[in-house]
Amino acid sequence: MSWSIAQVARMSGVTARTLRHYDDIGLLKPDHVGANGYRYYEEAQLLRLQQILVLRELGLGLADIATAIDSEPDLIAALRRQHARLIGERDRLARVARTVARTIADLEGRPEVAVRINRPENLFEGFDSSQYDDEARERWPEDFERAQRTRESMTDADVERWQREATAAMIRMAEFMAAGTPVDDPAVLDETHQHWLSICHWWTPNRTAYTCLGRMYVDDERFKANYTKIAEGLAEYQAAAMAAYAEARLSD
Amino acid sequence: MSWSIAQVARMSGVTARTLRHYDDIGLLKPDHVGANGYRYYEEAQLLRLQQILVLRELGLGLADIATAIDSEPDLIAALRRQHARLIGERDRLARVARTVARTIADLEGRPEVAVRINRPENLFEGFDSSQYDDEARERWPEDFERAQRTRESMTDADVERWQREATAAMIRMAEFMAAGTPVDDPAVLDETHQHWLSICHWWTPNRTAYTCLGRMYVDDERFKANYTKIAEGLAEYQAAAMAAYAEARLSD
DNA sequence: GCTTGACCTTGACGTTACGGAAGCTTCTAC
DNA sequence: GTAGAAGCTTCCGTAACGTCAAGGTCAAGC
Repeated sequence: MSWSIAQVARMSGVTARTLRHYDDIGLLKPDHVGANGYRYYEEAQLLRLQQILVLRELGLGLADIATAIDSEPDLIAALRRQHARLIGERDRLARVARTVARTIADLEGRPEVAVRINRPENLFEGFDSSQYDDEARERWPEDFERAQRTRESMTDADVERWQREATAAMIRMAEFMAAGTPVDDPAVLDETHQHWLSICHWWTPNRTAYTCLGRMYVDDERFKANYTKIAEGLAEYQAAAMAAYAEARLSD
Repeated sequence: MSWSIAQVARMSGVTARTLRHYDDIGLLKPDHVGANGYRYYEEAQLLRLQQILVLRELGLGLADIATAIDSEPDLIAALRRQHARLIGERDRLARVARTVARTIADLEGRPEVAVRINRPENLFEGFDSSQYDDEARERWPEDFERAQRTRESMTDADVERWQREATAAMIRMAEFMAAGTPVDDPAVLDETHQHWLSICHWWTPNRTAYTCLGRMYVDDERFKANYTKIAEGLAEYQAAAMAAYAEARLSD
């Protein structure tokens, strides 16, 4: 069984151009080329492509991928180098981001608000969400059912991932707050949109409900405490952002 | 007073090639061009160049710089966009780095050691280093004098910056630990070299002294507690890294 | 047998922000 | 007068493709 370039492209999600490029640089040669010049790929090439795509996801360059994939022992070394590069680059971006935030504050003549941000890996670690079950079942019976089913469909790893992402989102929001970004700034609206989507994972709040949810983050001490663990005033900022988002993008 | 391209290059730290490039794309035109084709710059151009370099430091593209610099009101908007891009990119790199770490663990068949890492902005905030003064004066009288003078020469902002960087370095080290990187891996040696340099800011430990300092991070409860705030086992890892570095790169 | 449209090919240019080199002209100092 | 430093333009290269352009191939329907 052999596949044409477009078929492989559809199966793997890369473009035909990319496959030709990989052929050009010798990273992934087709199994054979027809008399008409067409490239034909076999399963072996698909497997190799999979490896390539995994390593590409990890940020390796195509040259590194080629050497790593063709000489297995180098792979771990290459990944370690890449890991070091990644965290170095991440820290550089973090520093630059802070400088940009300070510069914005300067330009606006705003006093430098030194917001202290804590960055836990996973704020919800060991968090027992069932403590809210009775209350939620009572207040929103239908939504509770849906949410319950969603929760049941998640593995531990899914939960872990979701918690990490939620924590990271809270931290990003704290950074917008620290940078003095108004809650109706497009960037904050986008970030809040992500938050709305993550809520939609469980239920779909309309304008009123979403605004209300934001208020709850402030009014309910348990929620507020979680936000405050990241940064002082974050619950209020988050609530304001949600209100602004609901106003701008949600309908009743 | 006009300056030639090489003079401007020396004054500003960019290359002449870069200045020609900025001329080509219209970002920074010389004040005038001589009959011989030479570019001559005046103070106005130097000021503009300074602005360009600041914005370039902040990660803006040259096109963005051009529009931002020529229409002041756009500047803050451009910076806000850039800030959002930066933290988005930073988070993406953080996610990829975690995946790489997991992949390495997989490939090595190592059990997934879930190290929890805390990432405070500044671990030493409100830290009173003078609590160690008496002890240090007693144990290393000469070095203490030098360190004291160094400390006096630093402004509050310097201290703040140093503390942030020290915290970030501890977090990076925790990540190497979480990734299972051996302490004698080149990346860890490099990171430890940075630590050694930061220590050299105050005094210059030789092989024995540096190894000893590492042991103190583990043995002295107060030091160890600080490392443990970032991650469990970090003090031991840091000490081992310092011993490996001393062994490999320092002499007695 | 012809047309149509989907699919394939190679080749070349554009992207970012310059680095580097070739080949030539100009300035400056001795 | 000449050497060497400095200047100029022009072109190629970078990473990983995207995006035409111009043309050949294939399968299906009429």
